[in-house]
Amino acid sequence: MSGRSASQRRATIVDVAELSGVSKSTVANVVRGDVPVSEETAARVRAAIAELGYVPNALARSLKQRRVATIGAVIGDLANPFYAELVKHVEHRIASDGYATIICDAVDTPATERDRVAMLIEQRVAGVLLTYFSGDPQVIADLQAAGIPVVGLSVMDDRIDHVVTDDVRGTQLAVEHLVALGHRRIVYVVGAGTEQSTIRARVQGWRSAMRVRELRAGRIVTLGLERPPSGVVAIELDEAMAARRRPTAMIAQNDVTALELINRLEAGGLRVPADVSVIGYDDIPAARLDRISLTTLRQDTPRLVERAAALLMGRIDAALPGDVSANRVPPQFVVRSSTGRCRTTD
Amino acid sequence: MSGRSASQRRATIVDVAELSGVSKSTVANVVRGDVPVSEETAARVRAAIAELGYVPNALARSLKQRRVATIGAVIGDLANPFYAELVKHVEHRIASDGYATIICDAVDTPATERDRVAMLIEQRVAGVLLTYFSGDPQVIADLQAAGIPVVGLSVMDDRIDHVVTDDVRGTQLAVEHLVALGHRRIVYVVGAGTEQSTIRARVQGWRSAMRVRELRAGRIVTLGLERPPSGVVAIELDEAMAARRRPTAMIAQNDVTALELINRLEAGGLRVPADVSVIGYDDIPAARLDRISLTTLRQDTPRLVERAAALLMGRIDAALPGDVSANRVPPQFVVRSSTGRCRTTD
DNA sequence: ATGAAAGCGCTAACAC
DNA sequence: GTGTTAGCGCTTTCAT
Repeated sequence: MSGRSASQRRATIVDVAELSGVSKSTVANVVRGDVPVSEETAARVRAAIAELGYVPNALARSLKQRRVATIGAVIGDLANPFYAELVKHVEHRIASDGYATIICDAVDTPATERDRVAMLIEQRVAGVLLTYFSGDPQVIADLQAAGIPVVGLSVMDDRIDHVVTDDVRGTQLAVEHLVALGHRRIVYVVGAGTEQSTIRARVQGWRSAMRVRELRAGRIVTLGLERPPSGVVAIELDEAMAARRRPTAMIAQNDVTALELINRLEAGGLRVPADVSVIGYDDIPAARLDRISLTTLRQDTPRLVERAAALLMGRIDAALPGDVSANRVPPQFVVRSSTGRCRTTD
Repeated sequence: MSGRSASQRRATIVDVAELSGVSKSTVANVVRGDVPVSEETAARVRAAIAELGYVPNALARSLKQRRVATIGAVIGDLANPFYAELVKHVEHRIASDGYATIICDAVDTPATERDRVAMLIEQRVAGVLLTYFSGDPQVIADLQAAGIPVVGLSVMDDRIDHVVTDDVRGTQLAVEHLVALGHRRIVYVVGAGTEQSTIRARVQGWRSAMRVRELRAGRIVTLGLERPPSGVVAIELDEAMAARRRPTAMIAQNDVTALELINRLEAGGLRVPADVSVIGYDDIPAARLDRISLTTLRQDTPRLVERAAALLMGRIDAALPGDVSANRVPPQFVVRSSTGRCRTTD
């Protein structure tokens, strides 16, 4: 039972065959159990397997079968609880289908993203779940050229199957809530860890809802960001708050940003929600603490993952029709106490 | 550049060889670049590679070389930010060495733990990082029998290399701090997500420090736990707080538990730290928010991971001496405002 | 019910 | 500098 020394190598199917005096195929049949094998032969084989501690080599099997029991998960940032939980669910779901999950985290630059995806292609993963996507067309092209199914999970892209929360709707709900509380100067705050397609949808929801209410959306506010997201005019938080008529309500890109925002605001002497209301997105565990009590939009993580996984499995088994499938899961608006009536009347 | 249809299959090294009119070995040589190849041949081969979109098959390579570029990470619970961050660092570190990370999360029951580890063995991972371990000797035996190096990362076990935070010391520091603030009734609180060896060390630190100060340690307090950890006499939080002379300070197993604890305490009308002081462990991001401001013991995640990874890599390359290596990284005590002077004088 | 044989796609001697 | 060859450990017809 001790570790095998450097000299001895793992038992292979041949070793088992020799020890039990049968052929490789018979051993294989016993191991998988679909082809019938006489009980006494099977018993001998099983004994040999136990004695040698034989474990089939998944690599060899995959090579032969041309089916790999591994999927890749490209992650935005594991340090963000929303993603961590997403990945957790992914791993569980995928494991229940017999697949292993390879993670690629924080593909911050397009170059690393390509590298990591190249690794997944080399590994010949059966499929890829994209939780983060730079938008680089090459990435999708490479994956598709390799014949690897891809589904966006909380990533929206027309070229691939995807399942996302209805972020446009979600952010519209946030605006409606704030408007109902009397707010008119409602800004949108973008922080670090920006997934392009997600931000885009949320910003769009904010803008459209503001337009409907005939309110000015104005510039996006950034928090701790070196450069604003591409193609967007932005203003830094401090600058925004220094304005004569400063915002009375803020919708943050996600909960992590919202918490950071509240911290900054309060450190600057403002009270939340008395002076400014804040809304997050995701409903991470910390948002639920009484000391935080963040009004936010809850994403239905289990459902997002279930759908994305089902979609991916369908593609892997080639059971699904060819068209790209776009899926939108509704968010749930959770009102807590980081939002309140607008006290400014000007 | 579109996805390859079901009929056509991925290009192999043979396809590249044929198209460029050379042998497989030559293709292999230009791909890896260590054996010299004439420039014109190389150019032809590269052209063929580009045309066919050839990507070497890592499975075939691993099978042949008997070296797999994959490691397994067994995780306690990705939903715990401490573990999520740990895994994030692991993935980065491991990737920089050219390895892919396969995750196995929340191996709650011994049965699943064995299953998941069996999967890792089938995959013939080059090594395993144990971030969670039930203590089941079979798990380690299986891994060792398979010749797979294992290192405990934030998991302490004498049978394997491990690198852990000095939890005994950490918890002692926590007790010292509380004693200095005048506390005498200091309890230890265990919540969900219990990793046995970690809890054990921390409880031990608490007990020993209490003994040194000639204070009674008493029963462990549990929070939202169905059953107390094995071999421990415990009492539920509500019961502990209902006591005549209730605890004035609590040391929680980790930050997640500490946050939950503060929530429960305050929901019950107690103030933190005015009525009861609370100390956590880990220093997760939420602990640093001003609204939380949790006194805690910071674990040096980058260092833990760096050491564990270096150790694992050393074992994989068989470069390290045979003895089990035990590594302890000091925690850093971070005083914030969840702890304060004891107001009770009885 | 069992065995023989032909690969999966690659690497690594070893020849030329 | 380049080609030939023999596997890595497994699955999978196809015989028997």
